[in-house]
Amino acid sequence: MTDTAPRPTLEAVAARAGVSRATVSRVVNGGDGVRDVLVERVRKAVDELGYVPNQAARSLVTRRHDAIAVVVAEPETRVFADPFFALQLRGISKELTAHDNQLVLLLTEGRDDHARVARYLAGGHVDGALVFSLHLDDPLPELIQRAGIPTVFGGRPGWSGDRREVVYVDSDNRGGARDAVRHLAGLGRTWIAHITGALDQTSAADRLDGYRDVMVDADPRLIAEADFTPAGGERAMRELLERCPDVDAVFAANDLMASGALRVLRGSGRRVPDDVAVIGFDDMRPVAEQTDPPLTTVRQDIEEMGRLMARLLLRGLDRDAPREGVGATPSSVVLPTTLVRRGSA
Amino acid sequence: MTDTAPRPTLEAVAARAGVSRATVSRVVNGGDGVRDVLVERVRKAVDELGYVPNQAARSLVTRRHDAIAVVVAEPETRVFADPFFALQLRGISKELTAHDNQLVLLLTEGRDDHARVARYLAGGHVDGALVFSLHLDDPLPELIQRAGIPTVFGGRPGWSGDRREVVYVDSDNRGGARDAVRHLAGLGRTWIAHITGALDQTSAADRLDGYRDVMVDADPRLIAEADFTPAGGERAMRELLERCPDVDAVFAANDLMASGALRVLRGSGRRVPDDVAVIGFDDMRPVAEQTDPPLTTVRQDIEEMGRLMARLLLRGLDRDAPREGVGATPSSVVLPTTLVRRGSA
DNA sequence: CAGCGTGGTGAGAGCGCTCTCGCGTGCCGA
DNA sequence: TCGGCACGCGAGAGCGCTCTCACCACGCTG
Repeated sequence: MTDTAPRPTLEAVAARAGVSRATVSRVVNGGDGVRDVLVERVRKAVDELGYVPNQAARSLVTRRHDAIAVVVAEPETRVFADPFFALQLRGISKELTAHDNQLVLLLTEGRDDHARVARYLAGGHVDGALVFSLHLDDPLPELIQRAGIPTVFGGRPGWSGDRREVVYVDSDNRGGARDAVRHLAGLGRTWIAHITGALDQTSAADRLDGYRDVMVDADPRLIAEADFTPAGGERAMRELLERCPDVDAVFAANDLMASGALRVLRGSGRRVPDDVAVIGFDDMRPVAEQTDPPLTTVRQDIEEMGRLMARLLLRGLDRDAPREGVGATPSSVVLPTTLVRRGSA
Repeated sequence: MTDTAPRPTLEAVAARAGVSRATVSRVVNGGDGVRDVLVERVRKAVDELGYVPNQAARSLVTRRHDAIAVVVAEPETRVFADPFFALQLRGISKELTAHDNQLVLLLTEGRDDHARVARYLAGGHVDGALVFSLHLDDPLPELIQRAGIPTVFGGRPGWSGDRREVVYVDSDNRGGARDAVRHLAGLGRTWIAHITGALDQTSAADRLDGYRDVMVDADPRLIAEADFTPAGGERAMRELLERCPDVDAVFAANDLMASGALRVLRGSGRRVPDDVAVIGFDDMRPVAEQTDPPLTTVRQDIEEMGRLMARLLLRGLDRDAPREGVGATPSSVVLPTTLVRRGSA
């Protein structure tokens, strides 16, 4: 633990380079409209002095912070038990870094923490926010929307706020679910069950919808509600076996639950995929590849989702983000999913 | 995506409350030495105007940012494949939030990114840094040390820098490994093998040392070097079986590798724990509880490590962090581990 | 009653930067 | 040759805050 030394200011650089503060500022910020000689001289002085601009002073006048908040609103520890969040963060970080933005991480710690986060966001410390709010009844999205700060959501916010346009990035949960169920049907399976995720999350609801799209008049007993956890998957699988012993396929709303289901199936003496085919969702490698048999699942490009969120936000801030042709006002994006065939179906 | 409205300034609040800027400032920052009447009046004005201090302006004069950088230097995606990192982050976040500090996340993106991070840290944007640098040859710790910014490391940095005191928080990797191996020995096992982690990381090296502490004159063939991945664990286990078919216990340096080893053992027709007992390290629940049989492992309190890192750093900054009696200069902490008995040993 | 603290308040000087504005220089066409 | 017009550069005014310092009332002591 060492202490910070006094840092050189613009003034100091200017003095050393024999120019004015303004010129140094110009050079530091791109150097347009300054003769090459001077640019060179200033650069040298900057190097020699080890000058680094004071971001606080800069923000004070520009009202920009080049910082984006990433808000993770998750009451439970669950997000942390899977790499989902970390991968998104990674994508976000890459994109932000590429555009010289910092990432300020805000994790909510329980119920009353929303206010703190909202206050922070409203406080103008950051230029925008990337928000992960997975629950339908979460008050956070609305609070943030009210804070009047540019925001992009991770996953469709299941939230019936006012008509202001909400920008989000999501996977095609419904389509992916359809693909999974169709694949099972294509395998000749007829009793295709579904283990849902926590239905207060849009992803779970959408996957259920996808299942229903294909299984239009499915026996309701084929649907077991769970919560995205392995234990929940086990419980649901047991229920299903009890209710419908003839079940010959299971589509679980995520890999974790699928792994739980697999265990129960094995315990019940069923062979996978011979007796019962199983498909998960997410393609969490550490889980999906390690199950026995390896899990067939629906992959979503999680890192890309993160990257896209950041890109949309920065574009909305109309900064140096890539333009890619069209409109200035970014709109939501739904990324495709792909079915990854492994051993379980 | 909405735009930010013009925010009220100290001046505005002062005008409304009929006092001077200085007084408002005093109230906002604790309100000592101001008559209760005025405090009340100012508070009211603040509320009515929805005043939030401009952090940039404040930092400009105080030279404090109330922000801490968390640097994760991990070339591979590995950190992201496990909840380790996320849990530490959570602990860190809790502690920082409790002391009104923001968390700025810096992820390195490959080799040349160190310079960027070092520059940022040296730039005085944050008050301190929490650094995760897992590799022995990582230049980052030294760069950061040179940046002259208060730093606490996550895990013992395996780095032979100069004699300046380095503060870190680590698990008792060596002790935990000893416990694991002793437990296996206590089970009557004699051919106890070790699957190492990536030995360029201190945690792996320390766990190996712990193994050696107990198995003082172990047959070198009982040690297989791997890399913390499930695939590496599989490979190492195959090697071990080939070299020493009589192996009756395995201590893997983490749960992921243990799960790989488990699979290979099962594939080779061995029963766990009857024929071969297996112990992992980390106690990553999603992995350890889902293996077949559930994994006996060495638990470390990851979230607590994170919390402790933050606490040490804040204390070093000598701010409102808890004092807990003693010295102002914080020193490294090594947290104890505990053996968690499940089915595999 | 003069003198002197003492606690509450306001005035004002910056913190380090950006950005507008205006001035000086060199170069063009008339 | 001279007026104009770029263009390059510097002076200076803030951005919103903190913090020192001087000021003013008190109430106290000598």
